[in-house]
Amino acid sequence: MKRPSNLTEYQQAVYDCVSTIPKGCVTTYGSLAQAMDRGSARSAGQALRVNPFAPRVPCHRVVRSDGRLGGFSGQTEGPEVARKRTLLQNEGVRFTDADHVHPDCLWTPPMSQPS
DNA sequence: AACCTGACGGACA
DNA sequence: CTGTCCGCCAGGT
Repeated sequence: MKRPSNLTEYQQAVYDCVSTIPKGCVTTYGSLAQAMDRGSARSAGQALRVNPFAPRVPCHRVVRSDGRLGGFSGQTEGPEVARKRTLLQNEGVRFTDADHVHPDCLWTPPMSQPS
């Protein structure tokens, strides 16, 4: 199995940061970018969209700032997104309704230190 | 190098 | 509350 090694520095940074999200918590695309002090919500999403380490890197723990789920496995709607919701629920993430995560489950990754 | 495309976000009507 | 607009920035053509 050829594991993709043609990753950009940015993608590595994103996957690395996402890997630190605790189980049962979620963070947002924007918070991710802020913590890394790199890119933007959009570019972070772009990196996750093509995430080759699908379940290993918990990209399902990254949601929109408005509490809605965002995409999963390349899709922004449909069964894949439904699966994202299921995964989160299994980890203990609670929802206010069908597609809004409970604000209490939000978690902010630590900021990278300004040297 | 120019142009286009988003798993986004915040402002505003 | 919803929908629209525009800025954002990495990647692929």
